[in-house]
Parts: sequence; C-alpha cells; structure tokens
Amino acid sequence: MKLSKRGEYALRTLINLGIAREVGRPLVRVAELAAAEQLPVKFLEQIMQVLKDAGYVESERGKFGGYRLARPTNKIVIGEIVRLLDGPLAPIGCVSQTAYEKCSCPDETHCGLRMLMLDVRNAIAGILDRYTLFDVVEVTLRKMRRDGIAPPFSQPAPAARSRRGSAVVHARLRPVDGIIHQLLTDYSI
Amino acid sequence: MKLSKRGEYALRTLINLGIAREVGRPLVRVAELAAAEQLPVKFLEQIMQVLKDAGYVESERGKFGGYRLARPTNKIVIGEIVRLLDGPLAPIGCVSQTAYEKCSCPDETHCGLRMLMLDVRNAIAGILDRYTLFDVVEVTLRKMRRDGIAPPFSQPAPAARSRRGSAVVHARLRPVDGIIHQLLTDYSI
DNA sequence: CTTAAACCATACTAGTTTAATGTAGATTAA
DNA sequence: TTAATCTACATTAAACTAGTATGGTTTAAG
Repeated sequence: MKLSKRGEYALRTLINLGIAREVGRPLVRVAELAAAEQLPVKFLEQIMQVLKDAGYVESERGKFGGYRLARPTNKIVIGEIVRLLDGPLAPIGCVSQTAYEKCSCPDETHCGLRMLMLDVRNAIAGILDRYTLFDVVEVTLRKMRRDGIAPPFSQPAPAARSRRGSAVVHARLRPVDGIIHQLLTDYSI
Repeated sequence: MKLSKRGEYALRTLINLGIAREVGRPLVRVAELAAAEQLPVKFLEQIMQVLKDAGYVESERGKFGGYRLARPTNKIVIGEIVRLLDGPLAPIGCVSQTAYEKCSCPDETHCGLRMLMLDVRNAIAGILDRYTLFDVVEVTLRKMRRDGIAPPFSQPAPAARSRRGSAVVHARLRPVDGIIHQLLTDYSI
C-alpha cells in the first residue's frame, strides 16, 4: 500500500509552499524547495510541472522566478494530489470510485475480498479526501511554533521561546478520527 | 496504494479454502483453486508455497493431494497475509509499526505528512488487522446463500431457493465501521 | 544586448518489481 | 508402473521507479 516517492515529494513540497505562503514569502525556487527536503532537483522539477499542469501551483519564469500555490490551501485536497501522482486510492480497481475497473473474479457482487477492500478504500479516502493542505500546514506550523522551531522560508526567525519538555497530554482519541483531527482541534498546541 | 496481484490472488485463494473447509471439502488441488478464480496455475503454485512456508496452509503431495488451511479461519488475520505478500501496510516507511524505516525528511517529529500518513496507516491496519479469514468467509457465504448461489467446491448444490430481488435495507452505517462489519452483524443476510 | 538565473521540455537509463512461464524433479494412490 | 499432484528453481517480458542528461526559453539586471 505504498505511496511513491513522486507522491511523497509532491506532498512535502506542497506543504512547504503552504508554509512559505503563510510566512509571507509565497514564491520559492525549485532549488530551495529541493534543498529544504533534500530532494533531487531535476526530479522535483518534473513533479512541479505535473502540479502546475494540474493547476495546483503556478510559476514565474526567469531570474527571481519560482513556484507558488495557485489556490488557497483549503482548496487543495490531499487525496487529489495522491491520485494525480500515484493513481487511484483504492487497493484494487473494482472498488475505485474515481477509476473503477472490472476485476477478474467470477462474481463481483459476492466477492468477500471486494467488500473488505471497499472498506479499506473508504477508510483511506475518508482521510485523504477529508483533509486539505490547509489542515496539514496548520498542524505542522503549530507543532513547529510550540517547539520553537523556525518554519522553513522564514525571514530570519521570529525568536519563539522554546517550550521543549512541556509534554502535552492529548485528549482521548475517538476511533473514527486520527492524529491530524486531534491536533487540529487541540488548541493547546 | 495498490494491492499486488500476488496479494490479491493469495487472499482470494485463502477465502476459497475457507469456503471449501466450511463446505466439507477442505483439501483442494491448486488447479481447482486457480480455475475457481481464473488465475494462472503456475503463478498460484508459487503463492501457495509462500503461504505454506508461512504456516497458513498445509499440503498433501501426490495423487489426490492439494492444499488446506493449516489453522482455523479466525486465526488468519487478513493484515498478516497482506504483509506477507505485499510488505508493510503503511504508505511510507516512517509510519510503519512492523517495519519502521527512517525517512529523509529533515525533522520527523514536525512532519505534517508523517502525521497524516500515520492516520492512513492506522485506518488501513484498523481494518485489515481487525478482520480474519473467518469474517470474510462468513460474509461471503451469507451473501451467496441469501442469493441462492452455490459456494464453490460444494457437493452438487444444497438446493437453496432463490430470493433474488428481495433487496435488504441496510442499517445506517456508523462511520467507524464498514461494510464487512455491517454485514457481519446483519443477521437478515 | 548580454548574461546569469530561473523555469520548461524531452529523452534517456539503470535498476527493480511484477506477473508471470518453463523445466525438471519428488511424492503418492491406484 | 503410471498418472496426478506438489516442489524447486530458473528464466523472462514488460512495466515501473527514481532518477539523470541535454538543451532549450524566459526574465531581471547590468
């Protein structure tokens, strides 16, 4: 159930572009984006083209050019990015909502594996289609600020006082929700 | 987030072996198992070896040989089968519980992608490690019987009267659970 | 108008994985 | 002895992955 490097790099870079915007420096060069996550520059250039063609980022060419998000972060759904780079979320084609493919089993309506994998696909989509770049950037920035770490692409650094060691006791997790949800609703961090 | 053909074939075949046992004919030849799901015989032979080496099935050699389950179905957890054939459930190594791998990101504890993918991995494992072959065989057999379809490997056929068209109104789905859970607790099918 | 810094477009590739197939052997029941 | 079956291991074609290489085009600034 792997996410490819392309997908991973795309998401990491989009998160960084979201942070960059939040921090007041929306336009970032590919070289910087690659350096921030230690990615191969040329490989990331390819990925940025895909993101651009799909309308998630836009670019300035020439000297002092770079990439910026083409939409507000809350209009970039994580699941869509994964689908763009890695294809359907569903583990098998016959349970995909966006790219259904008939499977080879003799009777799809009585296939136990299909029912199970439908649950899996719904669980995955339930997370990846529920959260947007906004949510991920939000929790990332909060965690960084809580721990006094300067977000990337910041002007010098906002001199946040360190609160290391102040272990936050997290609220009891409802099974349907996850860590992202918990962190989003936990205003102590 | 794909399941490989090897994993898919392994699960489909284990389900069939579970049905075969339920139907009173636990030992089934590879050729039959392959035919039942239209799989390449030699490929399935490889997969059966893996399942055998891992202790999920056992074999009889020679004429009238075949494979049978080596454990009760409720002792075969689906997630374990997927891990055996396809590797860890986690989308990225740094959120795997069974095969953690450090990722290349500069700061794992403040990585928003990691938090998100941890939710995804927990959602997947929450399903695949929750259900056993017993559950999947159970819902499959119930659905088949409800619709008057003879399970594979049956002696002639138990003359089940057809109830096609009697559409069952399913109970409202609680978000945390899925179709398998619903079908398992729905005694009308 | 030249140059350097950036994005853009395509092609190429080494290595791995996937989904098989092929060949030969060992075991067992009849 | 034979036919049916599992077992073992080798081979393979195609696709995929994660890049690398090469040479553009655009733009700001001197």
